Amino acid sequence: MADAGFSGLMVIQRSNEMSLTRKHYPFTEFEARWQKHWMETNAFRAANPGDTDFRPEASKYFVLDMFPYPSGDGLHVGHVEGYTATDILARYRRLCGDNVLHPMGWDAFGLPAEQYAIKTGQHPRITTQKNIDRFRTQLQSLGFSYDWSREISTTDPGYFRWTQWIFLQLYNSWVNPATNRAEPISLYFGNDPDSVRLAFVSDKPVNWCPELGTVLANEEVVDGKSEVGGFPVERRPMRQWMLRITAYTERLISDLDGLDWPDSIKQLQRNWIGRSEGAEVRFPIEGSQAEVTIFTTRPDTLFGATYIVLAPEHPLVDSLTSPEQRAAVDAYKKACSSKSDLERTDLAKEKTGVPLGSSAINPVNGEKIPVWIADYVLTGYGTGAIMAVPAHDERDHEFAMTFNLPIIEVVRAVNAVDQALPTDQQACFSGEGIAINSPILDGLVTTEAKKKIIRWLKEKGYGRGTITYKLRDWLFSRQRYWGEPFPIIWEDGSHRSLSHEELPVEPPEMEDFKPTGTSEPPLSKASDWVRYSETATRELNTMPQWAGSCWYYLRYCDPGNKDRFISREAESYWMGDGAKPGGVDLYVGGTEHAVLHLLYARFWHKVLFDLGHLTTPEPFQKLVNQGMILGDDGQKMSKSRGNVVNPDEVVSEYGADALRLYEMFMGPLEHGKPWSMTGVEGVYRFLARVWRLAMTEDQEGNWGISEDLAEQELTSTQRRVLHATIKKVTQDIESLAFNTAISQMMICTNEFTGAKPRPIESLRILLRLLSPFAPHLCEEIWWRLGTKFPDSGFAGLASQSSWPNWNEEYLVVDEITYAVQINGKVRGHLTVPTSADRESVEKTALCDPAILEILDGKEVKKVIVVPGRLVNLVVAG
RNA sequence: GGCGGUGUAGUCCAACGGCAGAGACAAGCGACUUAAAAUCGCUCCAGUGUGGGUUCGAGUCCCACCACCGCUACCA
Repeated sequence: MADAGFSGLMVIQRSNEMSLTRKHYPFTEFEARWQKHWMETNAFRAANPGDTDFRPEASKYFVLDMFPYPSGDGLHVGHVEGYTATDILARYRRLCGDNVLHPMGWDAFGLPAEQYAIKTGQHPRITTQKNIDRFRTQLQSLGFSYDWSREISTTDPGYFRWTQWIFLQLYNSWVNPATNRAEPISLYFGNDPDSVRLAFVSDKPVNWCPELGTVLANEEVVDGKSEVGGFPVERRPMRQWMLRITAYTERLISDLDGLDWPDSIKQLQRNWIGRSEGAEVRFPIEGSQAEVTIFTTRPDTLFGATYIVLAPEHPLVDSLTSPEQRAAVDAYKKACSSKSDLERTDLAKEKTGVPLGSSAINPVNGEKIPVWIADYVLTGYGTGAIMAVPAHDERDHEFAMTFNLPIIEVVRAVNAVDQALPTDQQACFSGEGIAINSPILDGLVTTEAKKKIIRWLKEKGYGRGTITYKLRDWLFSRQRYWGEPFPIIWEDGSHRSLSHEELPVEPPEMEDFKPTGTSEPPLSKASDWVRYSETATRELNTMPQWAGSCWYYLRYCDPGNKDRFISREAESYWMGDGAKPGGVDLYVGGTEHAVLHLLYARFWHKVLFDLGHLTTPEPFQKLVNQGMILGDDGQKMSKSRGNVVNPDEVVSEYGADALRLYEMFMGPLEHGKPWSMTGVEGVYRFLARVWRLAMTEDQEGNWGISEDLAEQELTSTQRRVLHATIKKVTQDIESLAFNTAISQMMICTNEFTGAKPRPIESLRILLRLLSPFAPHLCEEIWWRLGTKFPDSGFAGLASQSSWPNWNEEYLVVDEITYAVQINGKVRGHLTVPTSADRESVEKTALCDPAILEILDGKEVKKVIVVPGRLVNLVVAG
């Protein structure tokens, strides 16, 4: 108790001290006021085609943030980073005269809300609304220039009605292999439309998470545990909705080329899709009609195959198991199925496996080779079966060594380094080379050998060239309450879609939305809702959280439309006319969505594009990933480490402008950067210096316009610095190099800090340059100057003024100092008129007495003049 | 293991292949002040992770290695 009382006292003393510390500038007096003003005057409203204030001559600029999941923790400094970057761009482009679409919304369906609801008994709608309100308040307290009239939430029936509508577009279409485009299912003339729909039902084994009471997509399972919560996941067969994203693999890869995305993200997507070319080869089974089809990327090594391996779950396992091996095989299968994915993929462990007791015939040479099962072969990839070539595959080699299986070398390395490797059975060479010990391939290089053997296999009917992908179809249903219901009903064991007039399908009001403890979704408990008609029932699954975020950027363009998901006019205006493949001009968000969200959204976009609803084949033209903001210990921010910075606290202590500016000043947007409170104070002091360029404080602590300000001609130095600042800030904003733009504005401020009298022109320019970064401060000074100096160019709002232009002529200086190098080392300096050309600079350098002295008569063999920079004299010895 | 990124003053970070320093933090000194805070001014500090190579010239380009971060992981 004594301790508690003592620390309480300390807190009081500390807060007294803090309240005594005068604010460096009175941000508390105006930040909220301007936020209110912008809001009330709709200052950042974007006009759509057809609106009375629409300016057809203005270019459009669509700058988008990855909308947040409104969690109970509130806004994170990481959100602030990306959102500030886009806000700077939005404000900048607005000042440049563009029609800027800069919207915000909520990705509000999803597991955490539902789990919180289950724990507290509160309906997820209530907590979600509360969280949204908190997020909105926080975002508004940072002065982001969103057009709030376009705010959307994925949980709003007016929104998810169209999410369901898009699902029906998928359900009612297929990809015609002839055109490689999605087409209405009515154009499909086969006899089983359900087998080709882009949304279809599957009974394959899925990732079931008992703790969460739902299935998860492969992508949502990390190390055998759920990505959300980290609970164990097991595989069990269940009837599920799938989306046929695999129909788009080739386009999802090739269309990356036209996008302005970081190469690393493109590469991540390519890797995720995992295209690999190879061949399927059929191995007949000895003494049986059965055959095993394997997939390999190295058909050229077929002569080196010494055994076959099936995944333990392969459907042929039972029929190929001999009676003698039955017990061992069953035991092995059981052991595998009880292992978590994490255990199965643990590379450190020894390879395991069991022979089935039957043999396959290698089609190229008639050799009998044993068939095994082993869990290093995965059931979901390729054909779930491989031919093992231990001489040329690390995994097969390890397995062969463990079980003492034969190893046959069929590729010889051609390069000296690889050839130097020992060629005995201890080594494994998995590179390309020259085929050996392979009658019909001997002497061919790997690429040729592959082509030839594929041709051979095809001719003989033993196989064919094929391409496989790691990407699987997208498991699209969840056993949840808090998600979009499917617009699907079931009757007599078959499914059909609801009509568009029946949308939205709203989730039923339920008291109890807890998981049922079985694989039955919670919606099964809403018996009235479930019964659609006498004979039909509703689909009980809901959509995953990704659904709403797959198309939200489209809805922003036309958020209130009741007739279409987006009007054709709004779509073609905001999403571009097809000159570039992507519609959104700039999309900023974290790398964590590099594959899932971005791949899913691209997929939906392409389907809608194929069906004629959109004008561009890609959603996001330019993508930037902001880096992670770390704690001041350089570690990832986390509650357990106690290094989490709460943006609200920074705002109340230093103001929104300081927080925004600091996060931009920390370093390059894409980099991870550690937090530093003293760094925040640094930019805070900078903002105070800008404030004092215009304002002075009297004895009583009241701020008034500085007496030093005057309509005063700029000195040539001042003019040069000012215009250099316009240039640098403009260019740096365009390239998202905000840290260096701020640095230049600091230089500019320092230049004018000591100036008496201080030309008002400095503020007319600087305030506009700084306003995208620190909008409140600039708006306030702008307004005060406009009041004090009417007709001096401070009319209206700073955020609705115009972006200044620089004049190159003002940037030139009269004289330039060149460095004079001798053999690359700086030995002197030389000042010449700016107008001096290359020859005269060279001549001046060679005549300079100091230089001549250092040269000491040595012969100058070569002179390099870098204009405006240096002269390098190359001398012998 | 694979892919990607980053290594520059005590710290965070700048630098079209061209004199390593834009800015900030921290430190120190000075001015203002009775004093302090705040403010203003000045100063100090690294040869760029290591080793090679290309070049008149390399922090920057190439190769190898090391460290840290992120992603991914038996994908045949």
